[in-house]
Amino acid sequence: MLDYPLLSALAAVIRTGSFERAAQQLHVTPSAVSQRVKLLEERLGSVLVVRGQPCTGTAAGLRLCQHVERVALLESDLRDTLPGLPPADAPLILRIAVNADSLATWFIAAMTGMPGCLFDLVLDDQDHSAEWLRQGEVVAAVTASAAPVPGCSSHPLGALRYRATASPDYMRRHFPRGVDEESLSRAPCLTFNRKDRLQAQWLATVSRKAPVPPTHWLPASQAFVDGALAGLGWGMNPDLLVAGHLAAGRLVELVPGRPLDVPLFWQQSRISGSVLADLTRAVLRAGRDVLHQPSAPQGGRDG
Amino acid sequence: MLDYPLLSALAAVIRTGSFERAAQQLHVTPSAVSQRVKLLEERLGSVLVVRGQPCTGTAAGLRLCQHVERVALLESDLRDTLPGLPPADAPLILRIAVNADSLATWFIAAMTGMPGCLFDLVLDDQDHSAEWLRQGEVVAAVTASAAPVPGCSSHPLGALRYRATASPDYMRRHFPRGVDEESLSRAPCLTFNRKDRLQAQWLATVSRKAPVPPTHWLPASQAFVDGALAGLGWGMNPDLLVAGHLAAGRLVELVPGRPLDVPLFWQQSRISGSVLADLTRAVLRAGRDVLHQPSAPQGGRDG
DNA sequence: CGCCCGATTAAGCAAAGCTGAACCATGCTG
DNA sequence: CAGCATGGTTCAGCTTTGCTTAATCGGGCG
Repeated sequence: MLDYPLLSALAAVIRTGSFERAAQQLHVTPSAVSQRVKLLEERLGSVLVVRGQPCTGTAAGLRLCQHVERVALLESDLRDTLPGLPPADAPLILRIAVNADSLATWFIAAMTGMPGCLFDLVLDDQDHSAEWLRQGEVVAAVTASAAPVPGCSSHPLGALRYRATASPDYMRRHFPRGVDEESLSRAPCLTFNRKDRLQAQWLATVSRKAPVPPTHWLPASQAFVDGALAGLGWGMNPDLLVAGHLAAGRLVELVPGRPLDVPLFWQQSRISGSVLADLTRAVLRAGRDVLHQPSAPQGGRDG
Repeated sequence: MLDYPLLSALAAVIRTGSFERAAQQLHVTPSAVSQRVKLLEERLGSVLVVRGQPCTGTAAGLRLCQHVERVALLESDLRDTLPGLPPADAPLILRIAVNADSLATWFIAAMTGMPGCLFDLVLDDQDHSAEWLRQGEVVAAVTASAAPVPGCSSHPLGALRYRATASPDYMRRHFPRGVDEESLSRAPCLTFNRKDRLQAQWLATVSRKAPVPPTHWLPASQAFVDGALAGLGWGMNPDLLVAGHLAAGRLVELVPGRPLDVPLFWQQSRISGSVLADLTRAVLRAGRDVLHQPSAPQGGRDG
């Protein structure tokens, strides 16, 4: 059995980024933390923490940190089935990959269903999410692609509804005679990142020639909405983010009543049982409340 | 983080069944073990070990022991990816449910593919195997039924070939005029346990009236063969166990060339990664070498 | 150039936790 | 039924771990 007091110190340092904060998290002096980490490094014969602002883990250090978190997950399971255990010294941290639009719209609601847990969210840029799950770097992920990760269970969440939106002013400037293929190929649009195919997908549903308009790159959900509001271009925005603007007339749909539904999936690693089960339940519940259940074409914006 | 030195002591006691053996496994005196367990019990406010010959765990004690083993599994994974770690103080124990006939024929070979591991085999009497897997009491199981356990991955292993066998003497006594429905319904057969449907299954393939012969109950694989050799009755025996006897004429088939193939499945819980992956690889390899790959009707002898 | 923040080292001390020996319960044997 | 062996527990004493406090180092910034 490994020396867990030592490992906890290491994990706390990497987690908090400093020996001092780690010390106060563990209720000891920074000196003690330093000694623990040093001892661990000496025993293993390799550096585990790169000292700096903030302190960060080496490859070996990160791997050990990951192990500590896995054990913590098992412990939290144990606590659920066995009352009377001493309370966890550090709150449970769930590292989860989320796509940006989910985070911007409904995922916060799901997080409120897990009181007592801390979340370490990772925006799954350029499809690293599957890799992260595979490597065990995250414990679960919500992705717009159904890419199945071995060793994980996948639950459909429902679809996030997107609307092609722009400001009324923008519409007047670029579509004075209505939306047609000609104007669509000239009017600038917004694109989240290189992986974002949403605009192209929507264009394919309204035009058979699939025009390729000039585009801005705006890799943030709210910035995407703001860009549309400012008249920079049109873009596919989550209904949930723009419904108010649409109702108030600050934004309009390029083609009214032509949304695009992107199915989302919850992928959950199977290291541990009941905590993740609770989490999955909370996420599915939150998703059910907000996402559209009928199925739709797949493949979405992952960054 | 829980107190793992204390937990190790508890696990060692339950594992070895005695404070003394636990002590020598942990390289301390029995006194120390006693104190550790006592401290743990005081802290949790409940008895964890029922003292006796052998010492055994209470419900809470077993649950804690299970947790320790899970952590050990995670640690063994860690060791695989991170060289330089101190060697495990206790060898890794894999608790696995196996059906009796697999254990009697091919499973030992699979175990040799995992040097450095210890096995704690559980004969999955009366279909408890699924429940054990579900509860996490075993980490994997080989079963004759394809019953899918949630949270586990199931791999087909191939089929165990059974032959309806009896001694030549027995044949002369009970089937003097050959095997027919009349004689089949009178000749005593062997049955492994109440769950064993193999004899009935085979009878259904050779007779449309499915006779119900009188039966002995013999809940052990080798005893089953011995019973047939002794002329107690006929029974479905694994080809692998009786091939020699058949070749030497000590046993004969009731109906030559009419075997029964029972497909086997390897079910593996997904607590942990690489150790179980190795195990699965070893088991599948051993199975492939010995079991019949073409598919066959399912449902076998589980006890 | 010197100050400040944060990590490290050194010294001393408290206590956790071990050993060894005595003690007790249980079950087996003469 | 006494006597004894086995195995768990208790107690006293000591070792050692690992903490704190305080001094030291080193790098970034005014």
